[in-house]
Order: sequence, then C-alpha cells, then structure tokens
Amino acid sequence: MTKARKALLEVLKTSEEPVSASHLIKHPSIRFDQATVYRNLHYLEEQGMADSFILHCTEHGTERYYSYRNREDASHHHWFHCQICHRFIDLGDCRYDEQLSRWEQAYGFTVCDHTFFLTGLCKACKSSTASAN
Amino acid sequence: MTKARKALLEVLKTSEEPVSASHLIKHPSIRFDQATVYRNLHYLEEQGMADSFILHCTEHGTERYYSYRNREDASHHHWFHCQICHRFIDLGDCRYDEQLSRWEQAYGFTVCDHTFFLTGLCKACKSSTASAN
DNA sequence: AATAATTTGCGAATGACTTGCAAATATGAG
DNA sequence: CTCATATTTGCAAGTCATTCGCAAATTATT
Ligand SMILES: [Mn+2]
Ligand SMILES: [Mn+2]
Ligand SMILES: [Zn+2]
Ligand SMILES: [Zn+2]
Repeated sequence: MTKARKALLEVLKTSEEPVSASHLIKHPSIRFDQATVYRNLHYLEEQGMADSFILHCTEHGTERYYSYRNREDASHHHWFHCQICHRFIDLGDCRYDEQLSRWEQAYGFTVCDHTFFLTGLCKACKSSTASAN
Repeated sequence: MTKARKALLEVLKTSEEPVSASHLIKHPSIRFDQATVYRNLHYLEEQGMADSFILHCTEHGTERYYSYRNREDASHHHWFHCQICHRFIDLGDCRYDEQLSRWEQAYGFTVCDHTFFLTGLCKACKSSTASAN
C-alpha cells in the first residue's frame, strides 16, 4: 500500500458521498499527480476497495465518482444526486440481487456489473427554488 | 423537422438497440457533420423523441447511447450490454415508478431522471469463451 | 550493495463532445 | 415573389476527463 493509495483510501473512507477524481486531485491531503490519482483509483477498484459509477451533471459534466467499499463481497450502495446542490443522498444497500438473478435466468446472460442512480431536486433545493419565485 | 432530424430519428426508430453518436456519425444514411448530429440528438431528446444514457465499455470507451422514444409519457426501456459482442439486450419497460415514488416520499426529493443498466456476458459469448479454453 | 519490479510526475495525446462563426436554408409578412 | 428574420449547418478549433510514454524515484529481491 503506497502513500498515494493510503491517502486516497482515507479520503474515500471518510467521505459521506461518492467523490470524483477531480475532487480528489484538488483535495488538500492528496498531493499527487492526476495520473497517479487516476491510476490508483483503478487499482483500488480492481482490488475491491472502491466502487464507482459515471454520472453526468450539467454543471460538472461527465465524471466517474468513487466510494469506499469495505470488502469485495459487501453490498455497495446506490445514490440520488441533486442537480442543484450536487449533494448525493444514500439510498442504502443494493437490493437488486434477486432481480438480477431472475434476469440472468430469463436471458441466459451473466451480469458482471450494474449501474443505478437517480437525479433530481433534493428537498432543500426544491423549497429554495420555490421561494425564489 | 429538418433532414438531419428526420434521418436521425429514422435510424433510432429502426434500430433494435441503443446507438451511440459515433455510430450514427458513421451510419451511411447520416451524411451530416458530427456537430449537427450531436446538436440534433440533444434536440430530439429535449423534445421527448429520444432517450439516452451514458455507458462505459472497455473497448468503446465512454459514450452516450440513444434510443427512440415514441411519446413523452411512454415508458422507456432498460438494457443489458454484453462486454464481448457489445450487443444490447432489451430488459423491457421500466418498472421503477413505484420504487421511485417510495424513495421520493421517504427522502423528500423529486426524481427527474434515473439510470439503470446491466453489463456482463451474453449467453452466446459465455459459451464461445468457454469453448476457447 | 546490485538487480529487478513497481510507482510516480510530467507533458503530451486521446476521444467524446462543444462552440464560434459565417454560409446555407427555411419561414413569413407584405 | 422578395426582402428581412430566424434556424440550421459545416468546418475548424476548443474543452475536458482520462490515458499514455518515458525517465526518475521507490520499493522489493537476491
Ligand atoms: Mn453534480
Ligand atoms: Mn460496448
Ligand atoms: Zn439539492
Ligand atoms: Zn455477447
């Protein structure tokens, strides 16, 4: 475990929500080149220590977001992303296992990965845009 | 409805699976500049005539895929993507409406959009990689 | 210590997508 | 039809996240 990997893992571990590579690169405790950050994010994910998904938002563009994963077998989470304040809301553990198995049975394919997330307006941003009228 | 828009819509309408902008740009019946293709795909989506999602695959990279949408209110589909042959398998109409409402209730947010898709190995590709051993 | 393997920083490249702008088309009132 | 206005297009250049080549720096092995 190199310094870069330790530092990245620490930020992911303490972050309440998924973080993008660009966020990590700007993070004060991440004093490494962007190439190092990207390379190690791949490494962490392939080691099962991180999860990621690609999300597009008008303001920040298309980026991959990473979150800490305790163990290879532990269930990951899915998220809601607010288009206004850009915060993520944790929807809890993934509950798609049975559904995926049913699809695997029905179609004969093997699912290696799945992507699921929501985007919209969070409670707070709904009220503030409403009062802005 | 300009020629470019008609041509794009026709390809989307007759395609069995979601298609990327790069695919459309190379398509024989799409004789338009890439900027025109991208601009009109945005247009079609904002008019409710197309749906899209971003998918990353090792071989083709990260791209947005478009599919035809009959009417603004009609349910879209979700898809499985094979990492080997790159074909999409239609999983049918979206069935997440009630689940999304439940989350909206529980968290107070409003969902504007959601992304869901699977990746893995299709039946055919599983057997051909198995026999390759 | 000497050698081999891995990781890092830097700068350049990649690839999807976007943008500025002037030419081409379409729209439409008179 | 005709001139004026609005929209769309092609081209070339730009943007932005991510990747790559390569040589220097670290780390692990012998
Ligand atoms: Mn955002
Ligand atoms: Mn693919
Ligand atoms: Zn918000
Ligand atoms: Zn396949």
